[in-house]
Formats: sequence, C-alpha cells, structure tokens
Amino acid sequence: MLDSIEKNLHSMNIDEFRKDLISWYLLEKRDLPWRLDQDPYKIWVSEIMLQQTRVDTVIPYFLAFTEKFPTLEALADADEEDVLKAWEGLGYYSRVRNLHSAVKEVMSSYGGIVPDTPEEISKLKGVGPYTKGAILSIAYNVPEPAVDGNVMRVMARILSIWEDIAKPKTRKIFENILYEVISKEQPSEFNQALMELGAIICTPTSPACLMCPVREHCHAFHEGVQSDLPVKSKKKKPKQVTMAAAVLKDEDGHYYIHKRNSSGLLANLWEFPNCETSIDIVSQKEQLVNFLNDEYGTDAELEPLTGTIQHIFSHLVWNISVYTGQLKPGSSYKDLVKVTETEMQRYAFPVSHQKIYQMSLQ
DNA sequence: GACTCGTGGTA
DNA sequence: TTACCAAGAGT
Repeated sequence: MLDSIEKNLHSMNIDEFRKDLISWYLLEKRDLPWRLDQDPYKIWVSEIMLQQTRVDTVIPYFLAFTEKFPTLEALADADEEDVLKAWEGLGYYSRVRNLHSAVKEVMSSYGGIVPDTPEEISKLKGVGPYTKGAILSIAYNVPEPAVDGNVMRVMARILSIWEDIAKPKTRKIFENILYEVISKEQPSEFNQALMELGAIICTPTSPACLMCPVREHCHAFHEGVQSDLPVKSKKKKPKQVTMAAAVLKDEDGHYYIHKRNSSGLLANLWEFPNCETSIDIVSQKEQLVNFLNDEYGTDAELEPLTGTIQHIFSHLVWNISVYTGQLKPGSSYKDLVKVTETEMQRYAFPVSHQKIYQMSLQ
C-alpha cells in the first residue's frame, strides 16, 4: 500500500468512523425490497441485477423475478427461455445466464445452500470479487470487503487516494484498506452503509458534504478537493455500425425470427433477421434481401425503408434501418423460426428489436 | 491489461 | 447534444 494512504489510514479514528457511518445508515437507509430479509438467494439475485445498474431500474425487475422464481430451487428448475424473458430489457444478459448456471451448481454441489466461504462462493459463475464480498457480508455477516464504484469513490475521498479507479488493479488497494477498516461486528451494515453513503451523499458530482455523517473523518473534505476525487480515466468512443433488419411476415400473419448465438453480444436472445451493411445505404435494401436469401434461403419482398432505430451499447452503436416485408408463399426460411404474434411474446428480445417490432406495426 | 458486455437517466 | 454514469465479471 502507498505510504501516503497508509499514513492517512492510521491517522484516522477507525472506531469512530465505523460508528458514525453505521449509525447514519441505520437511521437513513432506504427501504429496498432486497432488505426485507437475509435470504442469501434473494441477496444474490439483487447483487447481480445491481451490477452496473441503477437501484430504480432494478426494483421492478427484482420484484417480478423473485415472484416468478421465489427460491433458488425454482430458478434452477426454470427454462432458460423464461429466465431470459424475466431479464429482458435489463441488459448484460450473461449475468443471468451465469446466475442460472451457478444456481444449478449450488443445487448439485451444495445441497441448494448458497456457500458461505470466500473460496466456495468465488467458484460460482458470475460471482467476482465484489459480489463475493456482498453476499458473504450481507447474507452471512462475514467480514469480507465489497468494493464497488461507490466504495472506491467514498474511500478515495475519505483517505485522499489519487489512484485511477478505472484501472483494475486499483480495486485491490481499496480491498486491502477495507480489510482493516471493515467492522468485524457488523460487516453487513458497514458494507451497505458505505454503498448507501456513495449513492445518497457522497455522489460522483456535487457530493453533499454538509449532510455527511463522516465528513470529520474525510481528508478530501478537509482539503476541499472532494470534487477532484476520485480520479477516473476516460473510456474511448463506441464504434459505429450500420445495419439493416427485416420484419418478415407471411400471408397467415406469422413472424420469422432468429435466435442469437449462445455466446457474445446479446447471447441467446431473439431478434429479427438482420445484417451489417455498408455505410452508404443506397443499396442497403438490396444487401438485406441478398443476405436473407444467402443465410436463410428466403424469397422475400421488402417495402421501402420503414424507419431507423439506434441501439447504443457500452462499446458500439448499431444504426439499424428497418424494413418490413412479405415472405412469399412456399419460400424456405432455414434457421429462422416461424411464430405467431402471441408466441413471439414469450421470447426475450433486446430493446432495439422491441422497437423494431413496434415500428413495423405503423 | 484491454476489451467485451446493455440500458436508461442525467448534467 | 455529448459524455458520463450505475451495487462488475468474463475473456
């Protein structure tokens, strides 16, 4: 650990810091649906959903998901199609595929009980250093640090740490600090308090230092540099991709959809058949017709451009031209699946393709 | 260590 | 509008 951090850490009254932080948390904590009990399964589900995702976004998904899959066993027994549907729109879909896989592993290897040791729980798919600490501390009251973006921001300010929190190895600095700072008596409350403080008071921009229960312990506050911390390097711009998608129907009103590959982007989700095209969209419709014929053997008649949809990912942007059209009678459609409008509702689509469907109705 | 992997909200 | 953000993990 860096000398300056070590110095600031040991000049702090850690006992008072813990006490002030936890007292504030017990008074001010939000009523969140995953705080109603300490069911390790529900804690687990909430922590996976909350990865890179806002609390307000997660709440309705968490309520619906835990109603549909109330127990670890219920989730383990569910079809992946239904599990993905319950995650539809939440993003980062590998999270729920890993969760589903890990829950099955808990059934087969741990008798359906979520393991309570760092070694065992870390072996589960989708459980990284943060989620390990979060589940162990919140569900089992084990004094393991749970270092997320909130915790790094709060502690960077408290201890005046100028390391770049965007760099993976920086997380370990905070983890080592937290092993010393975490409350051994109330690790659950301590970890949640740090995250709650980051979410409510010690926010990324314009932190509410005058409302902060631990400002007297905060080096950044005393030095007036709270707005300059934490240091976080910028990420590069997403790559632009031009695409075309076809909403194909036949004379009986069936739709023809495609299931995506089991790995990579939007894995195992459903989509309307689509391809990347040249940036010059003069011949785009022709490119799409040729793709549909080459890839699926379709004989389709497409209408003029219906509209465009933009799908913004973290690292790329799809600019999708939407075409609607008829699949001619007797045409083949190889790897496409023929479904009724009602059947289609059971499958999980990325948000962009939900929009494509909506657009095709107009 | 850099890149992949979603989405909606906000200043 | 652009840029960044939000309880990260896998490859």
